[in-house]
Amino acid sequence: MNNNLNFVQKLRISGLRPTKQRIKICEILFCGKETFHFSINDLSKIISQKTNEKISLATIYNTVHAFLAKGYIKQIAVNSEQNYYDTNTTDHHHFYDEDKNQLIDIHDNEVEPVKINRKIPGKKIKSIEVLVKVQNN
Amino acid sequence: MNNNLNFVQKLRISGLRPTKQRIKICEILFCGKETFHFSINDLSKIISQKTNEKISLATIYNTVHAFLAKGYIKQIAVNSEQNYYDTNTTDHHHFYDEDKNQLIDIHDNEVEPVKINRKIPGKKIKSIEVLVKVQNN
DNA sequence: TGTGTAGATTATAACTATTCTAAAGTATTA
DNA sequence: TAATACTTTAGAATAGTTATAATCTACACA
Repeated sequence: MNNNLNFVQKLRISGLRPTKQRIKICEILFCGKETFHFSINDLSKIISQKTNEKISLATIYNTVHAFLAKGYIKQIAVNSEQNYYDTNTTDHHHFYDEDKNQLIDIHDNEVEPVKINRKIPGKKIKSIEVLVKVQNN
Repeated sequence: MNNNLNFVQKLRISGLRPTKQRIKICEILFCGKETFHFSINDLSKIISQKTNEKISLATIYNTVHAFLAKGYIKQIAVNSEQNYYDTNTTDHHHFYDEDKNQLIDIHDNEVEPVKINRKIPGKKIKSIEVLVKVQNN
């Protein structure tokens, strides 16, 4: 309830009009206690489960792209057919379970910071992503 | 010249019939001194530049998948629209230049080995991939 | 409180990368 | 050389994503 107001403000502050659809997607992505990973397909399914009114696929894509551009969510490189997104925007890395097609967070205390002893002239580092692929024993 | 014989053997040993198309793709991928990164699209262009006879797209896909399965090449997760492949199959990491859409190898002496202090029950680590995204200053 | 307008949503068409299909071709084995 | 299993190929099919153009809505301003 209170959250809705927060989302309205949050959206407005970042220059996005607080539409019904965007607020609903905010609720789904940011109301839970835990952060999580999702594909467009996942999000689409969750929306149709939790909502009576439908949100069109185009709007889901638009909204996810807008939220990505505004830094509400992060994209994760897994190189499968589907793109994955993460509601946890802090720096962290991932396990990728190739059998379950599932991402698992690696917490800061579970990995040493990655140090790169090289610079590319004229370039700055935007992100360092570690993906640990695991499979059944 | 001599290389062709090697490729015939190499293919045969791994259970792939040494067809004209596969040998040609071997030459393109493995004859140069340096390893390199490519997308299907890149490879397709190189083939049409260096070859008189055309190789169909389906065969290029089939061959790349076969070579991937046999471990001749590696896949790189970059999460762009296109998949990238690497003729360097040793463990190593990458810079990804977001302005040029280009991968650059990170050599072993340029990065500390990544240590993961956590195990996933019933799972073994298949690979650890580090992708350092860089952009213009 | 209306009204104009820029921004948003929508259904659907279009696009692109990839996979499938089934027919024709080729390497291999006996 | 003949039989057969594997390959290649063009083109159709598929799936994820983006573009389009019409309709709708939030919001600034009168």
